[in-house]
Amino acid sequence: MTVENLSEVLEVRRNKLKKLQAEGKNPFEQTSYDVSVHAKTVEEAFETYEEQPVSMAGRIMSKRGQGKVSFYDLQDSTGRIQLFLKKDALPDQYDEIKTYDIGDIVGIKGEVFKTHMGQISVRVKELTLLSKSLQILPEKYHGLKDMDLRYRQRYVDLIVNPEVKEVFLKRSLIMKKIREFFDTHDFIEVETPVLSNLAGGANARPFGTHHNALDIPLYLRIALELPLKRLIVGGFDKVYEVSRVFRNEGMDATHNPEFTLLESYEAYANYEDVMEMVEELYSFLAKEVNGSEIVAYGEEEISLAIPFRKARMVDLVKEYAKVDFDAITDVEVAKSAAKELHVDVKDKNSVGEIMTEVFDEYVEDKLIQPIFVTMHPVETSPLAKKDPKDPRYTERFELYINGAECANAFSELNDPIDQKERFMSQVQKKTDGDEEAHPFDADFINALEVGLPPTGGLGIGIDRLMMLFTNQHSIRDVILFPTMKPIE
RNA sequence: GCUCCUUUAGCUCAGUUGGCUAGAGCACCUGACUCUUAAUCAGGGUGUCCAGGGUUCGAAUCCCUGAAGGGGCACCA
Repeated sequence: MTVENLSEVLEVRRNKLKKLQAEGKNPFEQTSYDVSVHAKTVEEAFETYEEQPVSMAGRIMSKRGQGKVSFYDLQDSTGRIQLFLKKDALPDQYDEIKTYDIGDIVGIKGEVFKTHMGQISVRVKELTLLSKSLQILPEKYHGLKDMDLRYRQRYVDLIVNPEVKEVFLKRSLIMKKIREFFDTHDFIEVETPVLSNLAGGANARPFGTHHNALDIPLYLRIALELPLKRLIVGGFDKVYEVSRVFRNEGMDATHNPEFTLLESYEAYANYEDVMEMVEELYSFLAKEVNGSEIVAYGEEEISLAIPFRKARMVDLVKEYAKVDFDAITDVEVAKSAAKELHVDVKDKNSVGEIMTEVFDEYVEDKLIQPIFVTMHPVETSPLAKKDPKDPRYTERFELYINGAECANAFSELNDPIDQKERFMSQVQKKTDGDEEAHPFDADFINALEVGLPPTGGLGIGIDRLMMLFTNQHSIRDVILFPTMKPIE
């Protein structure tokens, strides 16, 4: 840091620090502090701790002075507790302690008691400044409201907005429960490369980077799918991975450029088996995390009780848009039907893609309660097995809750010849300018030639799942450090 | 990408029709106070009014350009 033009309030704090350091009391020299109990524990079991000695540490969040007696609120990782500071009990320290600021981190020793007003407090006998805060925390009553600042300085957001911390504590619990679910279902958790020569397994533009030693381009993965299926080929029957993927596209309330994806693959299972597992997972999480199968989300009450509704995509389109795509085999007929519905399908040239477009426009946002949408057109499902009864469709489902896609699963395509043809048609799309089409992955074809057992695969956008269970309406509120434009 | 709104003290916000030295609460500084809890009382304003141009005797305010954020639309799973 060079010479800064500091405002007076900041200058005051630096001067306080310099004074302490000049007196040989450098607060940044502290390396540890013995913490015997946390605020929440004392609050919940006051009788146990009453008049017992405690040693605690945390941040000063407010000060109420009254001459030779002061009340400070100490905030630790679990909550707040009031400190009772009396000059008689701290004869040498009291005057200096009064100069400590909101934001400073202190350690205290004393006894738990209740004030005349019935407030649980610690009668402080010894107080140590463990770290001096040189910045001013936001105002105690209104807090930090500026969304930009809250994301950029999440550490401040977490200090002054306790409900934000709750969301991320819950996120951690949900992650644990998800792992518990897959572990108890005999899946093994694996890790596959983030960097690869080909970014496949989904329709999305990848982020590119460069490896210096090999002098080759590398891409950040956009999905976990292809390496995981190679592991099924290799003989692991049940695998899952929960990890970050990266997609180089726009950002909004439900899209962050990096997000957490869960994918699982189970040999000798089809998409209907996966469907049952997904129902079980959501209902398990609801019960474990929220204590009820009814989850409140905004104005809605979502019931995650088993079973969820199931419907073919074609039938939902028929129900909401009054068009029966089952009866349409000609692209031009499909196009004029879409035009009638005011759906733009200029760059689409298959019945399946057009139906999907109509679905997105007319059906998607109406699917509030959980529903498995099944049988997606083969054109939009390049990695899924065709339905043997009607090869226009695939053995696939997407779970919709609250009008948003929450899970995507299918009976994995394991016919290497068919897979090769579908890759070829994706490559054609890419040449035609679709930057999100899948690349040709020759090694993956080789793996299928070696032999992939019948397999049911699943993908769940974990951040959107977190939004549902924590009742948050922006993906940025369930990601600790969402992607931000740099300042300047 | 389009569009509407916002940007003033560390934080939350006022600021009239363009008019004296730019305001309030919290925070902070000085002092008083031995059970307060959005403590109270007395005194103190600590500011690149988002940035850069322009109009004007005079701009936080009006005009232009740009930046950042939020909402809506589009794109996108």
